[in-house]
Amino acid sequence: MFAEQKKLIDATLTVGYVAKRSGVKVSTLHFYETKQLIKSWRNNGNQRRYKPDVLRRVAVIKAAQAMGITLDDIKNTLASLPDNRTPTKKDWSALSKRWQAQLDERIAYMQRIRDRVDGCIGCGCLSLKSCPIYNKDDHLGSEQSGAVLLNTG
Amino acid sequence: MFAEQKKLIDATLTVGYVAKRSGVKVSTLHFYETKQLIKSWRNNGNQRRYKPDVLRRVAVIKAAQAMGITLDDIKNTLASLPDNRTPTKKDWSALSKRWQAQLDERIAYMQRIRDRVDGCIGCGCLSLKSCPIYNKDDHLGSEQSGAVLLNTG
DNA sequence: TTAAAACCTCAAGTTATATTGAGGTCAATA
DNA sequence: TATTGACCTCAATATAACTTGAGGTTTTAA
Repeated sequence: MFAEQKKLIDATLTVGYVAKRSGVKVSTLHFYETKQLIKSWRNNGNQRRYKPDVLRRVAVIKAAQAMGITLDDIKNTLASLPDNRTPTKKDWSALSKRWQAQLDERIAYMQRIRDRVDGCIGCGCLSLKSCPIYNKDDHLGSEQSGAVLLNTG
Repeated sequence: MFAEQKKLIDATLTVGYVAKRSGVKVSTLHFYETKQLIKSWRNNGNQRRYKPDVLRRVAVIKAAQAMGITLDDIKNTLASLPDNRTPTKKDWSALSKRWQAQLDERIAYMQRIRDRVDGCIGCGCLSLKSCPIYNKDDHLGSEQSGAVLLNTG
């Protein structure tokens, strides 16, 4: 009955429990750990143990991914959380503010594309590299690709 | 001087010329061909030749990618173009309308996330699978993941 | 005519984000 | 205590969307 976390003292969580509660697979938690997105320590038998706030961390990771933020970026942003103490509501709120700004940028970017796409595909400019749709100048104010990948279903 | 397309009759384009004009690599054109996103025929020496409208096709592919549409989806949508004749402006415009609707959905989805993200990360619900941010019910009206990947820079 | 530039195929490599499986250990319970 | 479920590591596989490289051919141009 690992889902019940019976007989574990001090609210330290097993990997199976965290997986079930956060809705990700055990292998994903292992993976996140190798990527330094989450931390654990080991018990005597070399099994992972987690502090309860790992649940929120995983939830925040998933939320950020839904916003289109890469794991690398998430890692960097999570690094701004306090290391010495359990993050407070205020700490988490600061994170969300940060991502909200990114999200606003992305939305604005998508809207700019939307506003141009009909005229642009309809006209001749798309056959040229000068087309504003994929002109790098308009890419979220950075030299990066600004690439977006979504499943359509 | 392949960029000049000298001595090729009937406006049939070489792969190097298409690459240069469309801003993608030759290898990408090969790749798109294996994915059936573009077509070519061969000359006597087994080299690819293209009709000029391939330039617009490639441009549209790139524009659609910038909108977050996968190559698989792009392929499906491009399949709606006429096979027997060169697509007209109207044909291309119909495509863009289709993608515009998808883009509107995505924007709305991002906005819903944005409106929730602060309250949601700040509160306790994010540690639970019931969090509306990554609740599947809200994912663009499909069972698909709706995953988004963007570079942040 | 011959050298360079462009082209060809096919296999392997790349990055991000995981998942799967093999082979073995640890812990909870009947 | 013995079984079973949970856990461990490490390597391989998966997908999308390409890129790179090796080894060989065709085309262009001096």
